[in-house]
Amino acid sequence: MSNRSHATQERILAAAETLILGRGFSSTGIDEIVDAAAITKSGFFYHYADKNEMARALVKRYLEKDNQVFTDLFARADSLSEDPLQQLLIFLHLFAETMTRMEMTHPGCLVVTFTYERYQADEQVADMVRQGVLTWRQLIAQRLATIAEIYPPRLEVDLEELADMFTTVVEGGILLTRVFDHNKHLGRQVLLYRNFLRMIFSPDPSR
Amino acid sequence: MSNRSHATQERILAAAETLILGRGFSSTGIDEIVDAAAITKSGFFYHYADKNEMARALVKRYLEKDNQVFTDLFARADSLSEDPLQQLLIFLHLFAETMTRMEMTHPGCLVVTFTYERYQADEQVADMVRQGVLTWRQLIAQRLATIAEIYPPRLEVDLEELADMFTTVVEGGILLTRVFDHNKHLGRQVLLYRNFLRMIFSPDPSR
DNA sequence: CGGAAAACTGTACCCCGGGTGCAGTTTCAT
DNA sequence: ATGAAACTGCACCCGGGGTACAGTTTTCCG
Repeated sequence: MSNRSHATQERILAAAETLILGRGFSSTGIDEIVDAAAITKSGFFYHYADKNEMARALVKRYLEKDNQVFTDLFARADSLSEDPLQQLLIFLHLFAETMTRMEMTHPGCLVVTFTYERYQADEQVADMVRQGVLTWRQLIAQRLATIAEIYPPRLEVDLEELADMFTTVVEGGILLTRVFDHNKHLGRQVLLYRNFLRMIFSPDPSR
Repeated sequence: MSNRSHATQERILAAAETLILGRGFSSTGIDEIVDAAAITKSGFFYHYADKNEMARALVKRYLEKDNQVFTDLFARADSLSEDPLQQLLIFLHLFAETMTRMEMTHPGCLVVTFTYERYQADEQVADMVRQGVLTWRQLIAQRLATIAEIYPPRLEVDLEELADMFTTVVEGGILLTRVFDHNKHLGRQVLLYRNFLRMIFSPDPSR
């Protein structure tokens, strides 16, 4: 386990992530990245064959981090209630909180960036992004299916579409946050989505 | 009204739009654009001082076209019913149809592209995009306000957030369409949003 | 401690895309 | 027909991605 090497790669990826989230992938130069990471251009190409290979490592790292966040929040939510519907509602609450906080310190989303900028350029990155989105979607879809068995939906609604809407709301919310200066959008949109779920599944619409 | 010039500019913008929607702004070369538009590089710089000036013209054109589509659909919806709620529901139906069709022939959305790629690079483009999004949002927000006066919402829901969600669903839906190959997402998400509106406002949830 | 491998640095260079400069040519309107 | 507007052609500069490779430092291990 070469530790010096790992630390350097981590510095490169961390620097690249910040810059790319801010300026986009194509607009971010390797020179900027190596400056921010305090290494040399040669050092960069010692670790990665080209910019795209770094992009792949970056997206991989990002999705792993993101997955960890998801898993942790679900675990916390599950520990707070036995009821599947409540668990999902709590999760969405925690998720809205977390995303709002993250948007303040670390605005943007690599998935959205690469989706929109790199889709055709590097098929490997595209595949990883696709897989990442599918994973998020599936986590919600499974929960929705479990819930629907216990609480029959009050509206003929396609659960698959409802799961898709989670992704839609998150990615769209990030876009809105970016277009306007305030960071409240993402969290609020998630909570609005949560209200819809409550309205659809809850047997008692008053609470 | 120099007509030859106008036709050339239109050819440039049309070519640029297709290429940029496909590959992103930074990744699209001026050389590609002038090839696709069948002019020379000199010709390009005769019309536009630089790539950013063309981007501004492009976004302007795009927003005008988009606005026209919105206006037309609202007019058609308004002609089919007297009731504000019905008008909005019909509009969303037409909108979902139109967007699905447009995603097939002309996939992507310049607003999303520029939002994610150019936000900091050219402040003018950023402003135009922001204004464009605000316009869409406001059209829906006005309708929602009118509807809420007649049909008190069945859920304490913030109408502003509900208007934001329209943008969220549209932009997020375009992202989903892009991540996965099929083009049904955008239209379906809009229809799902429409169902939520019907559930919130309609006095009779059965129909 | 010594030495070889791994992890870098430095420098010089190539290519390509954005962009400039400007002289020459076509097209159009009066 | 003529002058302005709408282009073309060509030669060139600069900055960023990327290569090549020799030299230097750090680490690890016997």
